[in-house]
Amino acid sequence: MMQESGTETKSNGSAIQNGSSGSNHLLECGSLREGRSNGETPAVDIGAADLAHVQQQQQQALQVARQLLLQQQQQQQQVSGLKSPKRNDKQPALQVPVSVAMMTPQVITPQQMQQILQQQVLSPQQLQVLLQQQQALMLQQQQLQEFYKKQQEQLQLQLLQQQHAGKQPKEQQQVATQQLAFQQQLLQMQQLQQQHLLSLQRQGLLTIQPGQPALPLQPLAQGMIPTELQQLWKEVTSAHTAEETTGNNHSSLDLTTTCVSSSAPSKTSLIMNPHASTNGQLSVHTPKRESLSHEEHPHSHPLYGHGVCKWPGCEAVCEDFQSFLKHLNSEHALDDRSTAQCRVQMQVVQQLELQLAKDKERLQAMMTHLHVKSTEPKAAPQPLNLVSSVTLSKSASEASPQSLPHTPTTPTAPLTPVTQGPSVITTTNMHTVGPIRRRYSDKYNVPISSADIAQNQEFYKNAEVRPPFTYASLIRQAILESPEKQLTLNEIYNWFTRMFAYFRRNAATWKNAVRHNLSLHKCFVRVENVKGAVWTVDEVEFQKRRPQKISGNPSLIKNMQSSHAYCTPLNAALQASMAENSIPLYTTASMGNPTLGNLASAIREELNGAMEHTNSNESDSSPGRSPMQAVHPVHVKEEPLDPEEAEGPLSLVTTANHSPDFDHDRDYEDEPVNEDME
DNA sequence: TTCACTCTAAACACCT
DNA sequence: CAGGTGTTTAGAGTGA
Repeated sequence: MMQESGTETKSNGSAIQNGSSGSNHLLECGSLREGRSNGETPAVDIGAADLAHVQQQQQQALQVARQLLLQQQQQQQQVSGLKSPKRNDKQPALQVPVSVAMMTPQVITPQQMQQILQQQVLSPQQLQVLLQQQQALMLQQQQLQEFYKKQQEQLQLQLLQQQHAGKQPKEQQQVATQQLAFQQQLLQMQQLQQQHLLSLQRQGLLTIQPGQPALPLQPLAQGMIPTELQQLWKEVTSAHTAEETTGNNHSSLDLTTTCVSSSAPSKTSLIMNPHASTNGQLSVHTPKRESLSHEEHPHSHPLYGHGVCKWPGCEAVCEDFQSFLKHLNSEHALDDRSTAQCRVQMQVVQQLELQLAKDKERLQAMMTHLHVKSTEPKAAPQPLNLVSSVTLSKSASEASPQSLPHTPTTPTAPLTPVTQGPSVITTTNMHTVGPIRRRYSDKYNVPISSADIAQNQEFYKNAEVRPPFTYASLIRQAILESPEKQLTLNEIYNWFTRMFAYFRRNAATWKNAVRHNLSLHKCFVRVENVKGAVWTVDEVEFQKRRPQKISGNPSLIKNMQSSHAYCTPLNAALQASMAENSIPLYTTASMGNPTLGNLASAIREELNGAMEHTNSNESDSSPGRSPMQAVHPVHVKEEPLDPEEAEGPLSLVTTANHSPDFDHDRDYEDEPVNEDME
């Protein structure tokens, strides 16, 4: 792992420089270093894994770049009548192996993302995957740019040499001319990219016009041959002749070029503009073939495509645009349901944005870290700027209990140069605070569910986010998860550190809390064993602890059973987030259901009806909750959630989740490390 | 305001 | 003696 990250440093150099914008994100670097300073810190493994992933992606990005260049040249030759594929073979500079298959899984188009969104089955994991893929796309873009630059430099160099040499062998001259053409293409591509960027910006970055293949990247990546692409391109462009003036430029170019140019901006719009989706119905929202349907009705509508109403969960077939409008006005008029769905969609978007922001920061931190590492190899593991947590004394952290947004370091650590909505609380804010002492009730009000953790198992595993569960619940979970339903204290410790990144630091604190809970709660029974003592759970006693819980929200149960229609399309995580009080239901449901999939589906199913309540309940159930919390479910992750409610699902999660990611025996010692790898 | 609950911190005892 | 384990107490925050 470390070796990989080490080697990667070199290969990453260009991308890093491109991406980091020369800014030194001390905090992030410091955090990273802090994490590395401790050799046993699991975050190192995580980081290395991520780095390896990035490395892989970059390699693939290079391949993509080569592939694009190659295809572009082929296209150019076809267009210009130079039908001589042989030339490609003879061009040493462009003779690159193409591995389309390899890049296929790495590339995800906005359309794919949109489709997933529309299906409303996005789990947090999926979101993470998507975001990672988006990161890969960013890297690819950077690599492309870098590659272009290099190619240009190389070409210029060679041209100069050839000019000076005067006499060149025929073949070299031929190559030179080709390279010239190639250079022109490169320039053209860059211009195109800029134009496309501009056009997208003019459009508010929101609506990726159907005619603009933000999409072609996918078919391209899937190995579609240039002619097919051309055909598709014609198909698309013909449908949108008047789409935009710049379209002329596009059409004059080969498809691959357009692919490159369009894909990049589309990514940019998605990533660089977190508000894009907010404004507009999920900008990335243009299903692959939607463009064709748009042809029939000049009034493109984000909620209409493929002759189907794209209102979340609707999918009603509308033959034409007029009928769609009728349908829209009749079925999705301003009522409670629509409002609720709209609200949900807002949260979906915001969660996506937050996730995106997080991953962007992570990427930035990684790149910054690698950059620093490569340029300052001797950099001590000493924290560069650990204002935040590392150096944060306990008293300090205690002094600011609870404050959710915890933004002490934010102003000084604008990790990503990318614009972010002011309302977006970055992970930096979340995790640089050190041990956040949260006060919360596990009875209500926490808009995050065990379902969420179930689907965020990886999240909690890798992100230094405090799990929204009480110690008692976690301990119980750990014990129940064990084969014999009993664990030694040390095994419980290990479970904590293995399952939650949060518990990989401040060990003294939480271990003490664990011991305290074990002793305090009757539900934990100490059993003398041959090799010492083990702890078991008295389930009856545990359930006894807070009997008022479920009964406290009978309406929830009713609602959950009654209304299914509302949130069918909801993102699972959001559903979970919005399920809030209904979580206890899952406790029983999840008990015997060890698989994550079952859990997720069961939860989703049950939660489908929760939204109505949630929405109607949101105002009254969140008197103590800040608007931010209500609006940004993600934030909730930072806040501990209802402990007991979480129990059921959590058990499922962990059970399904037996991942050996972390060394079981690894000893996560006390270390005020602020691993901001999250 | 009170109560119940949780978290954190700390002191202490016991054991290995 | 050091460190781990287990118990207990105290203080503080939160929501009902």
